[in-house]
Amino acid sequence: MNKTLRTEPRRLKGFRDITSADLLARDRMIARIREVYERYGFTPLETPMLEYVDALGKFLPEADQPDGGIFAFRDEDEEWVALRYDLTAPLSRFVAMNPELPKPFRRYQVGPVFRVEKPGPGRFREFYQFDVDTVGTASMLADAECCMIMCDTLEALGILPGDYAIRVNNRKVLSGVVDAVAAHGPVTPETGLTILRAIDKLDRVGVDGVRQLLGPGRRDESGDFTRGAALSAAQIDVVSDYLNVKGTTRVAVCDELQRLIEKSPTGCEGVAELREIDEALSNMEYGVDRVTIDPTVVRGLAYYTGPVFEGVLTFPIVDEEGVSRPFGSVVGGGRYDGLVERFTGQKIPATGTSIGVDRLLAALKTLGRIDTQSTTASVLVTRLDKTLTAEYQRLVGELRAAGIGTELYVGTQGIGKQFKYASDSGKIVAVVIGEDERARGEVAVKDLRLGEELSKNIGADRRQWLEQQPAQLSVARGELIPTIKRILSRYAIG
RNA sequence: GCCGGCGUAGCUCAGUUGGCUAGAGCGUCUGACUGUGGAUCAGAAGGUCGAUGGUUCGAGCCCAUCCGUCGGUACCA
Repeated sequence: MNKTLRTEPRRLKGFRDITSADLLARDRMIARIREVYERYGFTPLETPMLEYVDALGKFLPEADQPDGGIFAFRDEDEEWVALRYDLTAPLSRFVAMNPELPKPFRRYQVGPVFRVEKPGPGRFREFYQFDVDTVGTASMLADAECCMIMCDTLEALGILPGDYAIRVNNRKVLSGVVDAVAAHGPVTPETGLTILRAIDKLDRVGVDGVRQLLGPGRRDESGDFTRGAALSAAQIDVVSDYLNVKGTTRVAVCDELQRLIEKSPTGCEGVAELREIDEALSNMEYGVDRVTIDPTVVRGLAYYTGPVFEGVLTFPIVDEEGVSRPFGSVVGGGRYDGLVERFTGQKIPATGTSIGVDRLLAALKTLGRIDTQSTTASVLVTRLDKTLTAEYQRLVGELRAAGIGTELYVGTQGIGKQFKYASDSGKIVAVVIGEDERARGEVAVKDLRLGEELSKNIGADRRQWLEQQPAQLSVARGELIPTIKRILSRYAIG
């Protein structure tokens, strides 16, 4: 084909091809998470990947076009549609369309979501979320369960208490802080947002950075300048005091918060909610080693109305290049009492939480907590003598019937290439029958991993090596299945 | 979006102050070896030096723009 006519294979920025090892590992992880969710009584739901932009709440009527940050286009009726950017907005739409659902409605959902964002390490434009939500109750018990289910999930994945932390805060408490700041001088809604943004950046820019962001602004090491909230010194001190709130128990933290924002009715409401969550957690003995109240948690700025929570991994994680990097939050969520109301006009409170599947998976991989086997079959039946194909097929059938994942070599190359293929495609065992074996009623079985290991000192005399084949044994035809099972169990497979 | 680093073979990189047909290792493929992947040896394929324009007798090297990538920062439902 003419070179200029060829199509260059390209892939969209921020999108990935995910190959078998990662996909199999992800499926296993999702299965474990699902088990936990179902144990709490959540049931599955699937909604479309495409939604009308107004249903996602991202249509800008003034501009007559969608908000940035989402993949949107016009359909054949000139309506704006978009790929979902989370699973919460579609859930709200679903609940609004199905008012007869028994409440509280508890569902889980897993699938890809899409955002137009700058891709980074572990950050993509298409990624998996695994959500669990309770719709139709204002009880803090539902929020407390969100925290507990996150603990149970992370622990089911092999992450122990102490290696993770669930941190809880409340948007009403944050409003209370803004109220307290406003007591020392006027605060516009815009400034209120800037204050929350500054608080959110505490772990990245430190206390001094936050103070700069609250005051004149901050210039970072790249020379970029971020405009500040231009608060007075007295106002900045209010936020500083808030950020310094600490306590050895959740109750102690609530007490301190209470003191700081006692003049704000909204703030007090928030603290009271946190106390309820604490009580529910304590009843089930989820201590501060698992769930803490952390006044610095903000979680975005949009639809959350009450408790917000996030889960972080607290141990150091070393990536492939040997660089230790902190592993941001892997789960997050909160209460969104206004989302369904947007459709129906009725207040339907809701709360839920979301797992960043890909990030968590990356963490489990570096931890070695997830099996990264890339093949579904452990055995390759080779075709040494193509005229014996019918026999090979029968053999394959027997192995599969015995529950052993087995692939028949369907290529055309010679036996040498077949061994290489077996090894490269992750098989554990290769099975060979040729004239010799058939005459003796035997089967040759090769342990490919052992062979690989032994070959490290193969020596100069390859002829002798080939004749001996220390990783290979010939067994009676009837012994085939037990022999293979023995080899597989050596590697904890099967 | 803004600021900065980096783009040479599939991968990791060399490439002299701008100067011949752009190199190495690893990997891949082929053969020695049609009943054995991993050893050894021999050989081969693979690059419009990220793209486009410019400076120059001459550009992988200098300049501009764009694209990609990495890092910081902003925004983030």
